[in-house]
Amino acid sequence: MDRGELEAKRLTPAGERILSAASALFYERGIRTVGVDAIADAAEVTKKTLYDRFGSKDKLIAAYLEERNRSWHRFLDEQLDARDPQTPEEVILALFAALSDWMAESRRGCGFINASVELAAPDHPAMPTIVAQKQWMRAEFVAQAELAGFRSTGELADRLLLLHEGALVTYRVAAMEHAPEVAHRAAADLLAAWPRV
Amino acid sequence: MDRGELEAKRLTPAGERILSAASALFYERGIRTVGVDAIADAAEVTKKTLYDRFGSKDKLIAAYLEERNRSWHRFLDEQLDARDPQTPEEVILALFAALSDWMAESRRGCGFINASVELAAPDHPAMPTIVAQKQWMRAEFVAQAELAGFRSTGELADRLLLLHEGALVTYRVAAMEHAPEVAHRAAADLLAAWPRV
DNA sequence: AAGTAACCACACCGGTCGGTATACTGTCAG
DNA sequence: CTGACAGTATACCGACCGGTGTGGTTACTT
Repeated sequence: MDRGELEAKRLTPAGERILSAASALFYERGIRTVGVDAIADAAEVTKKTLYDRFGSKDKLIAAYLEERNRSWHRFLDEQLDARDPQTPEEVILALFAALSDWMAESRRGCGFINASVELAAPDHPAMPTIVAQKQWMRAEFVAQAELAGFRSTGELADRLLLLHEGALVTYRVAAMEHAPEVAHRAAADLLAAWPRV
Repeated sequence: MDRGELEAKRLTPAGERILSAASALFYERGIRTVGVDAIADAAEVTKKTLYDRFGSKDKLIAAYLEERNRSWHRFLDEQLDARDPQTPEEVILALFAALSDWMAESRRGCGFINASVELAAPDHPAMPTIVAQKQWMRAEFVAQAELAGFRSTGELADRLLLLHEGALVTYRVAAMEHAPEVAHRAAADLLAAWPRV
C-alpha cells in the first residue's frame, strides 16, 4: 500500500481543538443536528475564532471529512503493519479484517456514507472527499488484484467494494452486528474462486 | 412471495396530496432539508390541514416510510409477475434484477438508508419501519434459500443482503453506475457455488 | 335542522440556525 | 516600539424552523 501524502493544513491550537470537537460531534450526532455553537462550546472557543479559522460551517465539514480520511488511512497502515500480510490476497483480506476493528469503536457506521446522505447537494465542497474515499478503496482492490494475477480485476474490485460498503451499511441500518465478519468470509470465498490469468 | 398485507390508513384527499408531496420531497431533497411549509405548499394545502392529518413532522416522516415500504412491495410484486421466475434461485436473482429498474428512476439511492442516517436517533418513531424493511429482505432470502435446498441459509442470506445493500449505497455514494448489475452477477455466482443439503 | 369532518386563510409563537460586529487582551517577531 | 496575529467576551442579526390559534366555509350525515 502506498503511504498516501494527504497533507493536513497547519492549524493553530484553537483550530485543532475546533476540528477535533467538530469531528467527534459530527460523527456521533450527525452533521445537520450539530450547530456551530455546540462545536465552539465543546472546543472551549468563541464562535468568532471558529469563523476566523474555518470561514463557514461547510468548510469545517470539509475539513472534518479530510481529517477523517487521514485517520482512516492511518488506521489502515497500522492494521497492515500489525497483520503483516504476505501476499496481495492477504492484503485484501486484511482490509476486510480491519473493518471489524474499525466499526467496533463506532456504532454509527461509515462517516463518509453518512455525510453523503446528510449533505445531499452534489456540489457541496465536501463531496469530492467522500467520493474519493470510496474510489480509493476500489483502486486499492484493483491494484492488489493485479499484483495477485487475477483476471478481470475491475469486476473483482467492484464486487469487493459492494461487500465492503454493504457491511458498513447493514451494520448500521439493518442492525447486523456480524456484518464485517460475513463480508470477510464472502471476500475470502470470492478470491478463492476467482480465475487467474 | 407472500403478497404482504401492509394496510394503508385511509386518508382524505388532502391527506393523500400531503403524503405524496412529502414522499417526493423527502426522497429527493432529504428529510431534514424539507420543511413542513414546503410540503404544505407543494400539496396546495395549509399547514393547519397538514397538522390536523398527521399531528407532527415526525409522524409524517413515519407515514412516508410506511408508504415507501408499501410501494416497494408493490414494485417487487410487479417485477416478479413480469419475470415469472420458475425456481427459488430465479426468485432471488429476480430481486436483484429488480434493483436495476428500481434505481433507474431514482438517483438518490435507498430512501430507508437515507432516512436512517438523517434521523439518527434510534428511538425515532420511523426507525422500526426502516429496520423492518431490511429484515424483510433478509427473511425473503432465507425463505427462498430454504425452498431451493441450500445449506446454511442464514449465512447465504447475509451475504446476499450485503451485496444488495452494497449496490444501493455504492450506486449513490461511490457513483458506481453499474452497481445493480455487478450485484446481480455476484449473486448469481454465489448461488451457483453454494452447497446444497 | 343540527352536527361534524374536512378544509381554507392568516397571523403568530418561541427557539434555533449560520453568521457578523465591536471591542479588548496577550504574545511575539522585526 | 510596534504591528500583526491569535485569541477572549458578548451582543446582535435576519431567516427559517416546527407548531398553534382563531375564525370561517363547504358538504355530507343523522
